[in-house]
Amino acid sequence: MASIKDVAAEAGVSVATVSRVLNDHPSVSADARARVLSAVGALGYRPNAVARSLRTDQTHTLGLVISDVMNPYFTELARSVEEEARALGYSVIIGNADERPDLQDHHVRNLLDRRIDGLLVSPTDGGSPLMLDAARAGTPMVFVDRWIPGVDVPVVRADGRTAVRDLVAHLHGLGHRRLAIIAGPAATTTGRERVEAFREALGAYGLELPDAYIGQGDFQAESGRRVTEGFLDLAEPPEVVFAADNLMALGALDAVRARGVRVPDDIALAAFDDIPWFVHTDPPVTAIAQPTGELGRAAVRALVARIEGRPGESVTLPARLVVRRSCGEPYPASPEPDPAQAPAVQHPAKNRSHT
Amino acid sequence: MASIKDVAAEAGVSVATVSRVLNDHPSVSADARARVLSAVGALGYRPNAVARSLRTDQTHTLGLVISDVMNPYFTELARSVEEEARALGYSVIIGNADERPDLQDHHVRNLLDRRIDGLLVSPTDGGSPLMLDAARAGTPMVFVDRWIPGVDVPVVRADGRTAVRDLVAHLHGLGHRRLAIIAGPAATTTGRERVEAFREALGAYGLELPDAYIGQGDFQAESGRRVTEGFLDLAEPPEVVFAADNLMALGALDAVRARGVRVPDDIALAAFDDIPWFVHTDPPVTAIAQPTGELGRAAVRALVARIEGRPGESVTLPARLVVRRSCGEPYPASPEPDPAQAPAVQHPAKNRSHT
DNA sequence: CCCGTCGATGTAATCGATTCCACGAGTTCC
DNA sequence: GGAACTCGTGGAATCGATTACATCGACGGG
Repeated sequence: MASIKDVAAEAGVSVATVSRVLNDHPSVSADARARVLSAVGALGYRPNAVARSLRTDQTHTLGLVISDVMNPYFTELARSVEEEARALGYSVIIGNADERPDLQDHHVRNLLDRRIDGLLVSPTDGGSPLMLDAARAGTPMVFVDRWIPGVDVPVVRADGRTAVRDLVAHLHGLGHRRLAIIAGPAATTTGRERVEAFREALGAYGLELPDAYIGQGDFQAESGRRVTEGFLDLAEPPEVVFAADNLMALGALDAVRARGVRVPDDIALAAFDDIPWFVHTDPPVTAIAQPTGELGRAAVRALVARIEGRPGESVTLPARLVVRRSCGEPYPASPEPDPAQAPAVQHPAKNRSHT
Repeated sequence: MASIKDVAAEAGVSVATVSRVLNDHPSVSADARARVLSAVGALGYRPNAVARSLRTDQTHTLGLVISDVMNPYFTELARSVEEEARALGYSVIIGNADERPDLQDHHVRNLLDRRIDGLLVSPTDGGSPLMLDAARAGTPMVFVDRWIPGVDVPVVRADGRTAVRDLVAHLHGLGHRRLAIIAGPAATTTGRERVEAFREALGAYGLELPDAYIGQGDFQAESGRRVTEGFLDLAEPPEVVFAADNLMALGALDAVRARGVRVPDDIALAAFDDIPWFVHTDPPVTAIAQPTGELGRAAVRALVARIEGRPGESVTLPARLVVRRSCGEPYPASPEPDPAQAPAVQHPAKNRSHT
């Protein structure tokens, strides 16, 4: 592969001049510039990003460590992150932690070794020493979706508290009194917060959240299935199951279908995170939608600000309830409900760029 | 951040010795090794991968350019690619082309600039000059899922021909005679092949595939919706719509739902690519399942073989039909059909590692 | 006419690693 | 006892870029 020396030789100038042309430094003669450009074209030369990074100590690359690529929520997040980063002149390297702290560490270490300019993390646990050290050592970092308390790093996330209250109001209005939740790992903020918000919202209606109605999941489908089976085996099964993410909701659907239980007649189902498929499941699933694209973009902006020496602030955006049929609401006869009716939006797909 | 010089100073040896310890070169005394290791620990030193890559001309990194991250099929592919690559000591950088040739080029260029060791591509088009040049210039490359004819690059893909024949047999057996397809872009091999396989299978039953029943899609949801609306507007609408990928099937579902048309009573639906959600849609969707994980792993093995100077062969694996309810088959009364019955598998989710 | 300034260019140091080569000390073998 | 080897080590070149500094010619002002 041609190097800058080959270009210099071909153009009959020094490597310094070639470099100046490439970085369009002002003091190059029109003649030299033309000769360099034509040599570049003739050789099909492309600057070696590795060498450039070594010299300038900048990779123009962001690392993104997400909890699970197979989760459509994170997939959409990754997409918006890459889009915004590209617009700002950065590339993104994605590391998939698969909800495993050891894998998360592997990717953080790998990204740090590659000297990425900044790190975007959605931590799977309370924070490995590695990540905390990196943050302390001054690696520009931003948490997205989940975060680690007590670390001085901006956080970009959605606040689901209000939406969870709306959900509980909706469920209570439908006459449900025994509500259960499939929680995420206690080591994650979202794992804890969603349970807390749920408990708090129940409290407002004088309802309890007994331990038997808190199933411990891990944000993956299999755990949703397992926990739901446990709920169905109880002497007094819950009337509603609220899954703290969309994959556990998928697992819950697997479980109820395997048992021949009907939704919402026998049991109601709701989920945190809205995805396009929820419109077409049987029945369509009531869910809490996060402004995923906005979160990704805001996170990148905050991170790039940090990298470039500007402040870089935390951002919290509201999530909102999307009511469908899985909790038993009398559904409008027309295929499309009144779009003006709040807080309900029928087709999240319509907000997505490919749709 | 500490460099190899700092470690050398701390340990009282030369940088050469430090490097030898790090790459466990045999000729280092036990004493020197111990001193270096403790210096490494004390300083929290990690070798700079950028500098190392510059010197060794190896990045231990694979580039993966996929057509669309939001497509669960590619998401699963990416996951298995990363897994296998990690097992073989490589990292993966993913570029999402979003079915856009210009974006694909952007990522290929970016990856080449970063001097990745090899490239895994699922081309969105007939092949940009950039990619063809890279292949000719000797960049180790492997095509996965889709490929470009006439280029000397191994191809790892699934053959859907048999499964499509099974599908048409199934549809014909149910009495359907007017079958339509939502095709992918003609610039892609999968876009063309699936139409051809479908036409051929129809031919075996003496059925035609008229132009009006070939809708031009682009593998994204919105095109599936648009094409399906076109089909429904025909004087003689098809009895079956076969979507060439899962996102267009989602779009088709959107369209039929918006019209209040029932599946499978008014129109049947089938899709290429099976995903976990198809089990829970209303109705469950009959689909052709690819051995996605196997494809990803085989592609990585072929690419790494090429990188390391070994042959690296093309691989073709069979896809298979998974019958569900969306085409109108009388569904067994029990929630689970007999698993021995071929060619049908009910829960693709069970084959996925997180389930 | 001479000197200071400016624009264009080249030389060489540098980034952080790897690795070839040379060197000194200790062994082995004749 | 000395030649030939081995082993552990350090010095220095190298990868491909960027950039501070030096140089040189042209030009304008006094």
